[in-house]
Amino acid sequence: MRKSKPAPHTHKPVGLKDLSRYLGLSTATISTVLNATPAAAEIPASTQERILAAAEKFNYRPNTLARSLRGMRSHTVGVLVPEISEGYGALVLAAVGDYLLSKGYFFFVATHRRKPELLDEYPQMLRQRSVEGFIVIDTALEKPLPLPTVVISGHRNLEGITNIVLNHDRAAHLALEHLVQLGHERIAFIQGQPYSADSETRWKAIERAAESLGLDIQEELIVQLEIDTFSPYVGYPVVRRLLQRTHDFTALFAYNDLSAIGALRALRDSGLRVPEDVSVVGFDDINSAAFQIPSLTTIRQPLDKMGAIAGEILLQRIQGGANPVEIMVDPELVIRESTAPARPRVEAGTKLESVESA
Amino acid sequence: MRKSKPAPHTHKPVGLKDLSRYLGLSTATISTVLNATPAAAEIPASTQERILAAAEKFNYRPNTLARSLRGMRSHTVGVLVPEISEGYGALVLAAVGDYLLSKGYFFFVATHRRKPELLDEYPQMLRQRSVEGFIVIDTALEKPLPLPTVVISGHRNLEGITNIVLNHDRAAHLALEHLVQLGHERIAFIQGQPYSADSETRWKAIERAAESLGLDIQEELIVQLEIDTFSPYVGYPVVRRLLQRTHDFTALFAYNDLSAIGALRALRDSGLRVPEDVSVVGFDDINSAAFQIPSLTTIRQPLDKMGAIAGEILLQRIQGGANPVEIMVDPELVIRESTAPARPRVEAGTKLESVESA
DNA sequence: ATTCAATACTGAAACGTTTTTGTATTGCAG
DNA sequence: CTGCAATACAAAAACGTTTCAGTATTGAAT
Repeated sequence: MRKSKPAPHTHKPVGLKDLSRYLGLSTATISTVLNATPAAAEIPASTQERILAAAEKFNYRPNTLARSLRGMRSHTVGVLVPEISEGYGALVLAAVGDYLLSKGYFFFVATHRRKPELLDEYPQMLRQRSVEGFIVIDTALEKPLPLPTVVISGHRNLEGITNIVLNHDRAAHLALEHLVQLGHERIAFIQGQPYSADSETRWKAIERAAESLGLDIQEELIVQLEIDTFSPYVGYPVVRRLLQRTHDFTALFAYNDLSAIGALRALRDSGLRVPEDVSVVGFDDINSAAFQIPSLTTIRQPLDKMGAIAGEILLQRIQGGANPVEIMVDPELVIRESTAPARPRVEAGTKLESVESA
Repeated sequence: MRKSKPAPHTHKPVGLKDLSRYLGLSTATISTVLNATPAAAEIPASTQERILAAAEKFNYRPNTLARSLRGMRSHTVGVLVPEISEGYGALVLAAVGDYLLSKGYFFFVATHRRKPELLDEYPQMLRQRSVEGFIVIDTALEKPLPLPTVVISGHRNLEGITNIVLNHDRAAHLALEHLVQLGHERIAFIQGQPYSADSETRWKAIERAAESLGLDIQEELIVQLEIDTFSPYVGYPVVRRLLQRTHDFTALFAYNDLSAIGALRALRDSGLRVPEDVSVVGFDDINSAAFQIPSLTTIRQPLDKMGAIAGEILLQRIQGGANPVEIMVDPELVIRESTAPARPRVEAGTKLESVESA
């Protein structure tokens, strides 16, 4: 805590004016040449070289603020996200960020923590900072934002925004078909939190898939996530509660991998083996899914692809390009250890009352 | 419904000039009042109220770019991070971000992917964007940056930067002491990747702790992480290799939770049980550590605290405050299921040659 | 000798603020 | 009635660019 050192070597960046003085040319000329605008065609090559050389020599970097203020592009976008977290959000954010940076864009991240007032405030503040557009992740937007916007996993069709969505019908079908093929008939479900962007859509898709597969969804086998955490704990209490009610199911389809991992633990704590007693299917395929014990069968969302597409569409829109309403990406079933053939029906349907039949 | 609205985002924000025209006052007066500068004392209350009311009415928001350009504070910092990822990095980044946003600062995230050229380039680009300082996470900085900088888990003492570091000596001691108390003597170690900021410091601390506990570190029980991934896979191949060489150890101290989780799987795939055959200790206490099966004993780094402190110190430095060289935070041992008493020595020391002694 | 067009630039406005300095008006003392 | 301080504001510069509208110079054509 002792010594406050004098600021280390903080010389002022060289500006257009410095170059102007050095070269004996106006800032206008230098600017046009460095930006290679059409007008630069009128400047002879020799002068252009002189300018380039000087810019190089003094390591000239245009001040982005001034440039943006003047009305040119700010090359900045705002990313709205509930939290920077593990799992889903982080992976999408990473992909978005990588894409944007690769295209020379920088981004602000604003974490609204699902607070409506922040969700109102941040877009305004970002706009004050001249972002050119928004990418919104896992957030139920109420009204359209005042700039080009791409929403990842949003399902409201708001005017002017582009949605990047998973093909949930296909996802649900893949998962349920897999379970049905393994002989599962009594399947428990963990629904997403009410505020999670995918919850409703995903559930509707599951209902449709179940019907098309001739599968009955039992009311008493449905639980819903409640707490807002990025720990697998999110899935633990709800599955414990489910298990207090009944053991009469042979498979569990979780809302996401996080809750599936919590479920794994809850099942184990109740003395059930996965997959021998209960098969578990997750959703997302986060990095650690493959490394659970047992490793998790799951529906993979191509999160990196979704992030990259979101970035791509946004930049395209910013440049005045097309404005698709929705872009759908395909999920993939990844079969691992947590699913196996259903245990025989007799045993399955009677676990609680069958003590004497053992 | 005659909606001939010209796209919702065509709405130009109202500026000082608009207010000026509306109020019949100069922008100078309005600015001083809205910013409540000392000079505003000379403006009568009635005028001030008029101004405030108008600003409210038109929802005036000062343009941050213009303000920053004029020389005031940009209220922006740059965060340098190898990748936005799961685990360590994400948790620290989240904490940093929350702190900064809570103080009215926005931040750019730049992911340098450990490429030297990006690590050179991004600070410059961020500076062009008038960030007021840098927060650097898990990155070995080569030279000091030209602005106030706080490094989380950096260990070079570069001029002018503040390091936030874990007390690695205490961490190593906690882990090894725990294992020694459980009777472990032959302990394997997974060292961090050469480029990971903590690798070297952590290892030195482990050596010191081992010595102070009278523990011998066996060369042949040391492996080092190599690949750069945020999947637990990072730990898998190295532990498989270790197990090809020898089974002659009863505990494993991993570089981080991610590699510990990979190790769990590797051990299992080699037919070893955790913790009965081998105890495993991780590092970091990421969210999923508690939900592994077996749940992971680990050294918790107070990542949220480290992130918040980093933000706090940086803002303090930006405001010209003290410039501490280093701030140390304390780890914590979290005992879970993956550690247990060592299996008896005889068995342990002779696994390979003892086939006939069985 | 004037006009014209091309060449190679320059001047200045503009972006939206903040801030320093200046000034018109008023009230009041002398 | 003059002078002076206080009051309440305004003018303008500045931040670092970009860009539009000029303009000085040259050479050639009329």
